Amino acid sequence: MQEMTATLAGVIQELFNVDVRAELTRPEPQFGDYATNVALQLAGRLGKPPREVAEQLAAKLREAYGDKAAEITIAGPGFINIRVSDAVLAAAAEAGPTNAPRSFEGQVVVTEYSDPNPFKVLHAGHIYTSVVGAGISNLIEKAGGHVHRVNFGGDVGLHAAKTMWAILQDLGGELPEKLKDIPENGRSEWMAACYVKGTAAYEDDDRAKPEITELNKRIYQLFAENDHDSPFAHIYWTCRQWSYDYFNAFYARIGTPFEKYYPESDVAPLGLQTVREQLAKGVYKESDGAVVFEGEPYGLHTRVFINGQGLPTYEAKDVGLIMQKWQDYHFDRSVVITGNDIEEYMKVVLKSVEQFEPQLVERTTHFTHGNVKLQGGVKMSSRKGNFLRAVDVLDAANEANKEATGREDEQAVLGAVKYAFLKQRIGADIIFEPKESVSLEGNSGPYLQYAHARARSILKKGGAAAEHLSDLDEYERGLARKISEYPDVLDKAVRELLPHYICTYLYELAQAFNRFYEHAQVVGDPREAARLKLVELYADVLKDGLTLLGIAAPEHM
RNA sequence: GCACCUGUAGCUCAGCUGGAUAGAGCGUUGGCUUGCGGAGCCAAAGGUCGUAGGUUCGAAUCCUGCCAGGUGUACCA
Repeated sequence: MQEMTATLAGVIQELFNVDVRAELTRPEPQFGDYATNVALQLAGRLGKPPREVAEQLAAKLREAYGDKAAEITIAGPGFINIRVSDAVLAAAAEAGPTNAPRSFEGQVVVTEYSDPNPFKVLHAGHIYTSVVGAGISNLIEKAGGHVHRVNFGGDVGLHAAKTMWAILQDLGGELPEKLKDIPENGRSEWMAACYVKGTAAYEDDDRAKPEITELNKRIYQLFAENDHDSPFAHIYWTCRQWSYDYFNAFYARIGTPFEKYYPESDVAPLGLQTVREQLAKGVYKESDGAVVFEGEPYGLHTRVFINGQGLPTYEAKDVGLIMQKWQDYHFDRSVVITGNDIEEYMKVVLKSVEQFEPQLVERTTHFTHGNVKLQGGVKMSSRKGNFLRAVDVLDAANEANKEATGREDEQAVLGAVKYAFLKQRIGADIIFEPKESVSLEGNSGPYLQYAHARARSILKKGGAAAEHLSDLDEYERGLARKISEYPDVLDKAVRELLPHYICTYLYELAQAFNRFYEHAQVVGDPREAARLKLVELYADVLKDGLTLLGIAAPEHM
């Protein structure tokens, strides 16, 4: 395709000596294999009718392409449509997944996503952000990047204090031995309930609020004094570990493990120190007893980095995190994936860091996705209780799967849920529809998995596949054409770091295969060897794409 | 108030570096049994692309106003 594009550019240069963007696109199948609209672009510049320009170009292209092009026609207002020879198409299809973009070759990339807080529960949104973050990470890796997947979360902060307050209430005081009474499989739910209780108390109970504020300070002190032995410390560290155990188990289950957790307590001191240093240099300013960064000169707003009690806010911790990541990895790119409610906040943080470490900010990209909402656009809130926990999503999917197939299949369940989240473009809020996300039919994960298993089954039954594709019939050609598009799709997905392009493509690919399957017999047909080769290429591309999405490509289901 | 995001079929979404009759899935209606896995295939119905202008040979796509919804906007994360 690159070669053909170069030829096109050469022909334009020779005929018109004009500089235009000569591009070959993939049109709808009815128009051909490749198309270009350069004649339309040129027409205006040359003052000639588009069709006339197209005629001239087409004539020259027929010479230049020779037998590579089976047919070059002009259609519509002046599109040039090219149908390539079977040999060219076959070669393109055979290039398949080996022809991946290398735009991140040799680069060290840190991706940070998911970011759940210890002492709180994992909700549906965490599955979404984890799956999206993993998808983006995989794309970077596919393009040659050396990716470090990290996870940032608040083991200190007001939310931890709220949960700890309720935990102490529940235990009846600072009595760590009472923790034994919490059943092992109920720990995360118990802590989630404590968070809800603590949050309510902080808002409604005038006596609880100062106690929680005090606990917040005490938690920071645990770290400052490296206290692991006091009864309070014992409770804190135990519950904190319970949270991380719970996170690890969940990430292992959905297949999005992390290389490293950055607990806020780890980066808070560095953040605090950095902000204080830069306060002296005038980057940050004191205001009403707090330390702030004034964003107004940059079209942003002012935010607090160190609060009136001298504790770092999330802002300072994020400053510490950026510095710490740099110390740990000396990354070429740092990609942070979060919800879009944090977008303006992050701009302020990055703008402040830009004042003293501009090269770190230059290498950092903040990707934001929308929030997961329930049907009717209701936003989920762990405070209000109208939310789905992460496990609820998987359980619901599992139930639906069992009902439809009569058995349990974790791979299909994860395939369904992941695909449901990944198929949408990253950016806008997404409506989580339990029924839809669990679907086995149509544009769904299991449809793709099934289409893969079916192809592998054919390959097992058939004999030896041919070395190369040849003399394609109508249905073979349709499938081969779709397979040949894969490198272009990968390229686009990597360029924009948007996994949904892969989803759209894989679904179209599977459709092309199912159409082929309905119409063309493989095993036992005179064309068996050639068709096996085609099925093999298809299954390999599908598997490659599914793997990129973090979805299993099973041999049978 | 200001800033940012979103508005495409009944529902959920693709399409957005401008281009050929605006595409899927679900749902609805109707078809497909001598064959490799029917989690499939084929077809029909369904759209003033929020709205009003502008730029252009050409606008769902770019620009502006308006309407509707969401998010953020100082010591939460």
